[in-house]
Amino acid sequence: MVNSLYRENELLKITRKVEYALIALRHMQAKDPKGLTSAKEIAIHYRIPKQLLAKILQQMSRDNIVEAVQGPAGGYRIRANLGEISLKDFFERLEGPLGMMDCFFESDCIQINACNIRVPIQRINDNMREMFSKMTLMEVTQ
Amino acid sequence: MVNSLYRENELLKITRKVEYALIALRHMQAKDPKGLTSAKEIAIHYRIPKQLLAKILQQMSRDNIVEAVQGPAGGYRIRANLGEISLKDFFERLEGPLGMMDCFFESDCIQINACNIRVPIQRINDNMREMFSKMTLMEVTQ
DNA sequence: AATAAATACGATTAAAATTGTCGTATTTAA
DNA sequence: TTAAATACGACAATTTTAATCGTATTTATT
Ligand code: FES
Ligand code: FES
Repeated sequence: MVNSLYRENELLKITRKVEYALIALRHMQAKDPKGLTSAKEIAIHYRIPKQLLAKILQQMSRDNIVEAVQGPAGGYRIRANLGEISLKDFFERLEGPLGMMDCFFESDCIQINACNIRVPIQRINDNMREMFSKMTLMEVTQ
Repeated sequence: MVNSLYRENELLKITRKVEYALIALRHMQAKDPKGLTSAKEIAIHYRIPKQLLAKILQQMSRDNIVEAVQGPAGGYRIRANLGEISLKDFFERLEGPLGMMDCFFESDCIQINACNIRVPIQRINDNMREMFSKMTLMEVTQ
């Protein structure tokens, strides 16, 4: 990590992207799991920038977490079984690999051999991943 | 978080600051737990910007994790019992409160009442904090 | 006493990452 | 045909992180 030009992952990169995604999923689930909800409705209700939220829903649509219906009266509905998606998978789909430092995913660190904390950090990462593997999206959205 | 003007905490904010701190601690511990090590030595060995590393060591000195000795032939040595400092405490001392989203530490979110994911996120945070409470600095540096 | 090598630290700049917006295309119900 | 919704790449603004600068202080050595 010391010499990577940019970093892709911190220990766990939870950003508004994930936050907005969770808010949207929970809203859809609480409201009407089978009916459609527009990005606009959620954006207004939670004061989230609409275009940004739409993009996130679109990404979840590509990931088959939600289903999109176009046209007026269109919107999104939950497609996946949220109890079967671990938070680890969810975070990784939205944000990329979960882990503390670049060097475990990007191997362009020029001092990867000199580094003295690779192994211990690896252990922390394993713990983190294990923890989020045990929790499902359902636990957050229900 | 939606409406905070800036964010202080992500789920876990592990940055180069923490990385450099861990590298330095481990180096000191492996080399000579009682002798002094200069910031320069560590900076050169791991190719870390010297001034930046020095600042981090200075902060750890204020936090009584290391002890600083000034003057030529000065440097730092580990002061605390690393087995008694949890990673949670360590991360929080260096980076501030550990937690997923601002709203639990900063209460200036204007939609804190409308928000539908506060409680579940709180649960995730608790899990995270618990996990890092159980690990000590020693486990990373030895 | 002078020097040099180290820590101490606030201020500033540079770089990177995140967040948000714009413009345009496509779909489809009314 | 129109309007309201999704789709999405490109761009701009903001925020955060990383690094540097400048100066002061301490102290071993000469
Ligand atoms: S700095 Fe690259 S492996 Fe640790
Ligand atoms: S958006 Fe502020 S509490 Fe959730």
